[in-house]
Amino acid sequence: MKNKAITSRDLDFAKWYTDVVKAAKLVEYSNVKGCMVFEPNGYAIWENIQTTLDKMFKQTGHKNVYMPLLIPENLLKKEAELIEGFAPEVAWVTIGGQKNLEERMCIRPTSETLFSDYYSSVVKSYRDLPLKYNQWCNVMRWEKETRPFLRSREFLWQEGHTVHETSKEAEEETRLMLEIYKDFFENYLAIPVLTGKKTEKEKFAGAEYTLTIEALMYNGVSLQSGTSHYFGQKFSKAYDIKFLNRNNELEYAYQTSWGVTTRMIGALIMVHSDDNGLVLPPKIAPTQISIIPIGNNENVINKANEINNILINAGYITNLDMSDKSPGFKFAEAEVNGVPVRIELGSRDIENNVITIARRDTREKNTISIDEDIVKYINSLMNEIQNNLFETAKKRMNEKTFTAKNLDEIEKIMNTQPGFIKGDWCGDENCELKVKEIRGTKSRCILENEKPIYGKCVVCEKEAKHLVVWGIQY
RNA sequence: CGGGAAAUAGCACAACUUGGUAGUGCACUUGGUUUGGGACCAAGGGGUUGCAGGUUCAAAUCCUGUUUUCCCGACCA
Repeated sequence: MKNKAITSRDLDFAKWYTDVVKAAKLVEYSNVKGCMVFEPNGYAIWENIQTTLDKMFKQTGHKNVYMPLLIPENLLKKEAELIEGFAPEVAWVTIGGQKNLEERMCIRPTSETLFSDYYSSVVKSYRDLPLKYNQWCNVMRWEKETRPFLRSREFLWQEGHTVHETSKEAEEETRLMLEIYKDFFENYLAIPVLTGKKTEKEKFAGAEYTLTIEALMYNGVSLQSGTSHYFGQKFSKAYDIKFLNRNNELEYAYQTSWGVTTRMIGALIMVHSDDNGLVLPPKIAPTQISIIPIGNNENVINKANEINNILINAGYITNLDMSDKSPGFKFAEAEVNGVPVRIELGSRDIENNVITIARRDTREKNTISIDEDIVKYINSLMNEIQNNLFETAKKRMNEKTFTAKNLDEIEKIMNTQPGFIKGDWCGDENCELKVKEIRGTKSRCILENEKPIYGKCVVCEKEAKHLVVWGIQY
């Protein structure tokens, strides 16, 4: 029953992950470490993510722009914390044949500098504000260890960069984008997330603060899945973004930035997929329905075509598989590709006046009468699958969310079944480092709406300031 | 970046120890028979053995370097 090309998820999670990536033909490795070829199946998922998010951005007043790929060194270095944070992983470019290069350039690791430089020349007055721009692009960070989607050297993302008249408005924007990410993860990707604030140690270099969404993978490892940063005036001071305010005074502008990446595809795999391959939520699956005629009986082919047309007209992306493969092969292929619903149609069905419908998430098969309203049935089945994936992931996240009073308890949990651990924290970075000694457990985020449970830091036992979620990260 | 493993046809492997110019299964192509969980028969096509040097009459095989992948750490998204 199990897919032969895929290592069991419970046996070796890391191997299972790369097996699924390969078996579902999402990417192919290239000759450059950490740079991958997105194959049609993989790129289609990204396109669907883009389409949905892009609409959400535009509905909240954002516009798309495009910035250059290259950043001159002096521009990058204007914001000290940013360059310090990114220095080890910046990819510098040498232009062939060019001698006495006055200045090096790098491939963008992120575009705060480019946006800020641009904003400094176009922002004059409060009447110009706010500017709410986003760009879809690639960035490059020279990582040492790479894994498809989770950590690659070149990756695709969107980065939103906004400029505001007041700190209040900029902070509202930071919150709004975090909520949009949460909405997208939960209602489209069917992945439940925790939201909170990063500690000083974990925040984005150059930000006043960073808000984050954190998801929990099947194996209990957490994944930082999206971040929204409030910059205050840090970048506007470094890049001289000044405007005349309503009192006719020059003031530095307030900025935000926010982004999500192709890493989300990795999250989709590690949250929903199984030993038979990819499992995709209907709202994001490139192919939503696979129709598989069994045998080449004329009535079967005609009926399959008829059903296909009905579903296409109802707005579904279908794949009518007329290839000469055996039915078993087609079933397995639809499964490994994560197609949410599969319709099987053979002469036996025609004789009995039924249609066989299989769902990918539970792998259950059902028959419905040929007279039944198939669109109505599929609509409700798709909803059910979408909900089931979310509820299953949510249940797992809840089961793997623990509380700990001290380091011993954290260690015990992380050594038996890793997950999210809620634990009090005094706010001292040294205590954070102490927790990290346990299998690399880091602070995921500070829960802003919850108070410390016991009142004492899990490390030093001094008075706790925050309730923090701790976890092992990808 | 440190420690370990690997790289031979699209994939999984064999041949390497003991140097003599590469083979099997699946996949692919063509024809036919099939079709309810990865079909069968027949005939075909495809590899300067990751790349670059070295040793040798001769290198997939021995030596050196390098690149990529995987695992464990450290670092980081």
